[in-house]
Amino acid sequence: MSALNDRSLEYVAKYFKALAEPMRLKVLNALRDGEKNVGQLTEISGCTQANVSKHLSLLSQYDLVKRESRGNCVFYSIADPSIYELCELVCGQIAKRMIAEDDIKQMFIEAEKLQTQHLQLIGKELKAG
Amino acid sequence: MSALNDRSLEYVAKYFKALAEPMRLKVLNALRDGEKNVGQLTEISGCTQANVSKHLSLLSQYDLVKRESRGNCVFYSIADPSIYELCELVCGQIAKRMIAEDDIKQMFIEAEKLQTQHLQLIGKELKAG
DNA sequence: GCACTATATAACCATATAGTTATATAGTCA
DNA sequence: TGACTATATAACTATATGGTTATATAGTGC
Repeated sequence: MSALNDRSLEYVAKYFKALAEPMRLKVLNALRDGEKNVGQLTEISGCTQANVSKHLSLLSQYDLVKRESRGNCVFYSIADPSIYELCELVCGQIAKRMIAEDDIKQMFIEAEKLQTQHLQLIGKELKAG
Repeated sequence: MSALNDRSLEYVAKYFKALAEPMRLKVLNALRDGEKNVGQLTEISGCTQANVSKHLSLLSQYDLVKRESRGNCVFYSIADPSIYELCELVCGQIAKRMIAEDDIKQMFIEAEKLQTQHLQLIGKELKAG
């Protein structure tokens, strides 16, 4: 990456940007188990057909998906499975972070427990006089 | 990735988004050979110090960089070298595409040459009769 | 040709954000 | 303390884009 000029950086950034959208990731994820047409993807994604088409158009522009029209349907499929490597690398990060978050959450829960015990103790002491 | 719910997809998307910015990639690239302070990164990036700080803040938020203040300088470094794997995967894609683009460009150049030859031929023919 | 279905696109709105300038904050040194 | 340097943040602008609805385009079957 050291030799990347500004134009290349822009290109790399745009590539990441194509993947930086929940809905597009959802679509790509839906294509994991083979090609799907726009109608199917619309149903899976839960948004409008127009929106799915727009996202597919963008993904197509970056050669992330292949487009093939058969009959009056258009089928999309993953153009380059290496994007899943990307996603898995990122997911690895996410997983690590979620574990960390869980640890922190656990700490809070423990802290709350202790505090509750402490408050109960104070309550008893107050009752006792 | 198949088990990713919407919240996770959002998280992954945001992670990609953090990398989807030429200036941030430039900064990360500058940190390849070790930590740098904000002033140095400002100089390298060629934009304002405020802008660099904002980008660093975002990168920091996603744990992409480590922050360490020493004296009245703040040094940033790469928190997780696995981001370079990401970049290399993407760069691999880019490289492929650039080669493809060059091929296409070459085709156009060849086509133009042929056309020029063709036009010259026509010119000769016209002159001849 | 006509109706019907599937996909793409245009026009628009609302929001997010990269960039700027100006200012605040924090550390150093006298 | 006050001057100076380094970094962060606030306020703002301009632009990009995700989402919508409405419409255009293209294929199928009659």
